[in-house]
Amino acid sequence: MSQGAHACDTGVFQVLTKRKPDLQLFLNRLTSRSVLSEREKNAVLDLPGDTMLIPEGNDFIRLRETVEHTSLILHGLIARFDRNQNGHRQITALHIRGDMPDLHTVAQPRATCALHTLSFATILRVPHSALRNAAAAHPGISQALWRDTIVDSTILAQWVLNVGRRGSQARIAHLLCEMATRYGVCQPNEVSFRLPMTYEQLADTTGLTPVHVVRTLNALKQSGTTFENGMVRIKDWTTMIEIAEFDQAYLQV
Amino acid sequence: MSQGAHACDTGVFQVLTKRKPDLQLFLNRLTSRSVLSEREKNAVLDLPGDTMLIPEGNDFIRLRETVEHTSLILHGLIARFDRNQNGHRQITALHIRGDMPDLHTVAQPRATCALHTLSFATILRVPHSALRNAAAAHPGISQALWRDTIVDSTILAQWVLNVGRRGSQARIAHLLCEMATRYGVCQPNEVSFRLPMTYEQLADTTGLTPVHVVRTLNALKQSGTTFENGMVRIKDWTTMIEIAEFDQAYLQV
DNA sequence: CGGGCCGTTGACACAAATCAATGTCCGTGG
DNA sequence: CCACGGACATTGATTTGTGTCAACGGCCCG
Repeated sequence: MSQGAHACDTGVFQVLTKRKPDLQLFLNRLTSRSVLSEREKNAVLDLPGDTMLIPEGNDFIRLRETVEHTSLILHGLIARFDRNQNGHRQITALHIRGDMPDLHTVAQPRATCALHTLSFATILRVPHSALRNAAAAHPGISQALWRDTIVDSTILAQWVLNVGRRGSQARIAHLLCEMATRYGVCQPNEVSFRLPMTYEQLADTTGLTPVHVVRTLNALKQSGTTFENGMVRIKDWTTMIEIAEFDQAYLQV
Repeated sequence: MSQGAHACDTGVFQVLTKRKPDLQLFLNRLTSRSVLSEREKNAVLDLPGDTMLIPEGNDFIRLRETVEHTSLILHGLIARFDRNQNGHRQITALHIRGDMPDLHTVAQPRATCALHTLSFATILRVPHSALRNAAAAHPGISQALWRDTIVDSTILAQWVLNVGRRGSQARIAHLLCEMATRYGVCQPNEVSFRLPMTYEQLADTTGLTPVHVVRTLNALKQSGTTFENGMVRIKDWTTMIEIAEFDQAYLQV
């Protein structure tokens, strides 16, 4: 992992690694929702890209910045966010391994929201030009990328409903259920997974304040769900789904 | 307009009209953000479709329904919405003339949210198959549709910020500024336009209650903005932008 | 050892929801 | 033509959920 390491600006490191296994992750994501031909699959695996290591707490894409790469998350948790004029932050999306948090910049290179690493992250930066060419040459890839954008946007619509019309318990519970489902760890009984976020970040995601997140999580303990040190433990998935008003259909899994 | 009219289920009427001028509207929308070749432009204008007349207050696409058409709005205002378990409604998008509120169903035919006419509406129903074929044959069209989806999703992200992190005045003001900009009626001085919504619908859009919308609009009157009988009148666009924390960049106009 | 950052708790303030009553408009049916 | 009912607008009184402020404790890291 240390051969050819090369320092960038703010603690971000670029390393040279084999890309194929990394791109396989992306290919799996695409084929889980779309059908690709063999030629198209190979085109995906042949995409160019640089691997970057980014420390926790780094705003590696800033608002209004023009970018020429898309980031494929190989490891870590990343938040897309925006701010209001008081400087209060709202996280508008969470992205995990296999996601492309800034896929939309391919069609709209000026970033309309910023990206922030909630944990240490490894990212494969794929040039826009390569993605655009692959999409132009292969209708299947084009449609797969489009479909990915659509799932993203469906999640956003759910978040609007969540923040706009649910109380604090349902709001946080819904977020936890969504992340459990996206991580693929949910099962009838006990569910647990790492979600490396602070209370403040949870608050910025749900449109609450950190203090109130604490109170709400205390209330959720009554139903057997705990969040401690970035570890979520859901004792009873069924009742949690009920509290959260959660229906996984929108995630297309 | 009455030749060949043909009744459907709930007061929805289908009429046979010339499609080309209608599709020109769609083409204009696409070319305002993307570049298409002459062949691609013609392919758009040659899309098939039925014109439908839909009365006000009609849920013409319901949750979980599987659809095989996409709706191009020729006239009217349409809301995309979802409900929480108390039955409280949250409007997640507003769509105007030239929009395709259910473009995403091309890649994901089972509706993840419902559509409701806020006014009488005219719609051109374009079969998914035709759009898919056009996209597969013409990379430019494919990218234009993708870009349209992305703008939609950018608006959603702004709505999350709006509902999550802004007070009621800024929230409503932001919505009014967004709609003024999308209607293309904003100018330095007085701005006015029709927005055929009730207080309840405004409330469902902003995550507030109808009573509080009334109070908030009363407060906004102090700044010279009124909303009466579906008519928005903004005396001073500059101060309204300030109250709304509005920056039109995200709309890509 | 000391200074942040984060978590935690309590007291209090306030914005928005809820409840309630009344008014207005409009379409419908007697 | 008028009486009626329903949907929407409007206002006031009251409650409540959430925000704000403040203090303290633990923990990590320099």
